[in-house]
Amino acid sequence: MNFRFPKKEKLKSKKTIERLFSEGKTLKKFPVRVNYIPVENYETCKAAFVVPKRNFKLAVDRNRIKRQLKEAYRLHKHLLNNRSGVKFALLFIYLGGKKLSYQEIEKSMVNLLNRLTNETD
RNA sequence: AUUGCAAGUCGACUCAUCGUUCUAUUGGUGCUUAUCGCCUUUAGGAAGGAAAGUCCGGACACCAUAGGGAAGCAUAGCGGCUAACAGCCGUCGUCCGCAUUAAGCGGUAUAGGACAAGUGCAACAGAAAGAAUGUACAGGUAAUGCUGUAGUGAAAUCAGGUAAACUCUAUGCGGUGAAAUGCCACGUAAACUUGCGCUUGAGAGUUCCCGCUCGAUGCAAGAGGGUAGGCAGAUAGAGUUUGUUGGUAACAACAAACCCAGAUAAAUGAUGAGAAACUUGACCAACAUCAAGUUACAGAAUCCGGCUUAUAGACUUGCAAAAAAG
Repeated sequence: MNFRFPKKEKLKSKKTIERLFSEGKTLKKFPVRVNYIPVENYETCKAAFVVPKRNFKLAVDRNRIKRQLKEAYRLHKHLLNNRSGVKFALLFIYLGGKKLSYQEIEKSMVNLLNRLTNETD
């Protein structure tokens, strides 16, 4: 099982991210929402993580939540390997207004990844 | 040894598992070449005292080798430090506190030039703090606050106070800001519409005027598209530590040793266990033990020097205070 999360699995294209906001489908499981679109020419799924500045004023808090989201994704991304082999661009957005424990974030992440796999099969 | 105040120093440890980024490195691999890319082995580095606020000052880059004037901004005893400053050090004055016959001692206080030009402002008291008005007594006049005294007040047609009031004086300041700037790659388009202009000069040089320079495959606006990737800038520096010398000090000089983040939708972590400190509760004469909780402020973004603000806890030094013991 590959738990690594190198640079090429990070979503960086501004254009793709704008498309995710405008035309991406969404799944929600508090406190996390995911926007996703299938992308044909990707070798792997790519993911980005967002914590709104509106909810968390301090950079330290935003960094910590992003790290926790990243960690949850890294340890559970294998759930996404579906039969069709379609790859996705993913944008995880933290909706909560408070800091939550890692266990709660992990639970939401597993839930989301499972639902995403089922819906796209 | 307790509490309070002030100054300074530090400001998050250990292990396990799974990861991120940079540098070096082992082995492999990729149409061609490769100093390049990818996979991989090992080793090492990886946030702060404020990284914050973006308030000052610089370095650096570009714009006329940055010129004259206006406007604007900043500074304000004196001397020094510094690359520079609105910073720091020293000192004088003022203010506050303590003490004394007096000299003096201390301070986390102090934007501290000019009210000898003009304008403005001023509590209470007072008739009146000035284009106004006139109380009492005395003197004087043709007549009148015309004169003196009293009275109010810090100050009364004699002026004074106030410039973190306008202002004046002296000194300094060109503008922009790492999204600067240079190069490479990709891409379309020297495309379309409208307006202006082509030496009788549109427009640009980032407040305005003058001047100077550039300027025609030009400039401005619109609609619709493309790109938004890489390298340099950019991490060895006004660098850090230690020592010696000079100086009251800020600081400087010299010597030795050291290399200490370099990301870019943004790395430096996540999870678990433990240790430590503190608080509360249980038990207890007390220690110990057990349980629960807390462990701050906060995340580099071109780089330095300051300032300001936030900060749990630990340690050091100084001052003050009460009680107990000796």
